[in-house]
Amino acid sequence: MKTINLTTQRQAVYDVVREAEDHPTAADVMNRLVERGHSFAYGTVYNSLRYLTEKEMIRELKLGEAASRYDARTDDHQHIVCEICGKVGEVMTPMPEEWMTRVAEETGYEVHEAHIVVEGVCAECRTKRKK
Amino acid sequence: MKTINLTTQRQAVYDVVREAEDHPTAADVMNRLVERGHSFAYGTVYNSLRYLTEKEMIRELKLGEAASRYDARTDDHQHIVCEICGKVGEVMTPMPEEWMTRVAEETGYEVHEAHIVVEGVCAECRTKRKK
DNA sequence: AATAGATTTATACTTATTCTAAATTGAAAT
DNA sequence: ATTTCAATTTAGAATAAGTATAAATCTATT
Repeated sequence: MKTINLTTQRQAVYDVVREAEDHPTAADVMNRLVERGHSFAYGTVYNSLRYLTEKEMIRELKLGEAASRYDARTDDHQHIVCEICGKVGEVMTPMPEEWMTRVAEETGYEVHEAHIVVEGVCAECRTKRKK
Repeated sequence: MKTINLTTQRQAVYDVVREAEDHPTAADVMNRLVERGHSFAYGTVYNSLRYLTEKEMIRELKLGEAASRYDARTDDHQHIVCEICGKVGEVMTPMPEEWMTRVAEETGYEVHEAHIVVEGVCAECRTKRKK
């Protein structure tokens, strides 16, 4: 049930996401594949990203922009976006378990996970702003 | 600077959102306007929703679906989505200040706010599932 | 080598939203 | 009351992200 079939295309898409320093969108991934000499169909990139997400080799991030971003870190963490330059950072500080429990009590839902997007201003933009 | 110009259209859009029991999308708002006998241009509904959001009379919610939803509650709160039926509930339990502070320390960002979407299963769907 | 299932490709389509240019409205000045 | 000007609305075109489709290709197994 967890057999993974990594075709050339899927492997190449995975490599791009894994080696990215940022959180690329599907379009970013497409561009980087071209830079590396590949030329896959647009749909194949989307299919591969979906496949890799389903196999939990990467994560799909919805940070409130139009396009999803992808992240090769699959351990539990959240994200922070700079309101000025858009830079996305990782947030490793875990959500207190107690908050989740309280939310379950409050809402009557069985709580599975929380997706958090923090907004703020990154160090660089803060420095620039001071001038 | 905070003069608010509520045209007929904007007022009608505001009324729909304010009187909604759920969190309507732009398309939902459009439909409800028609039910009430209005027939505004599609673009006007989007413009009005944007205007009302800018004036902070409503909030735009990005819950990870394709379409934004709108909420007339502008006080600080979060949302929880049922993975099965999609029902959206309000989460009033506040995120501990301490978590925000820790995130600021960790990331070096100046933290403004956190958008949280909790995923889980609502009471109704849980009951149905048991059978 | 033949077959079948999975995958890729190219392209068409869908959905949500924004843009544009012309028409309309409404308030202020004559 | 009429002119004027900016803001707004309208209808429809345009865009962006992603999905669907059908034919072609690849890959593993007989």
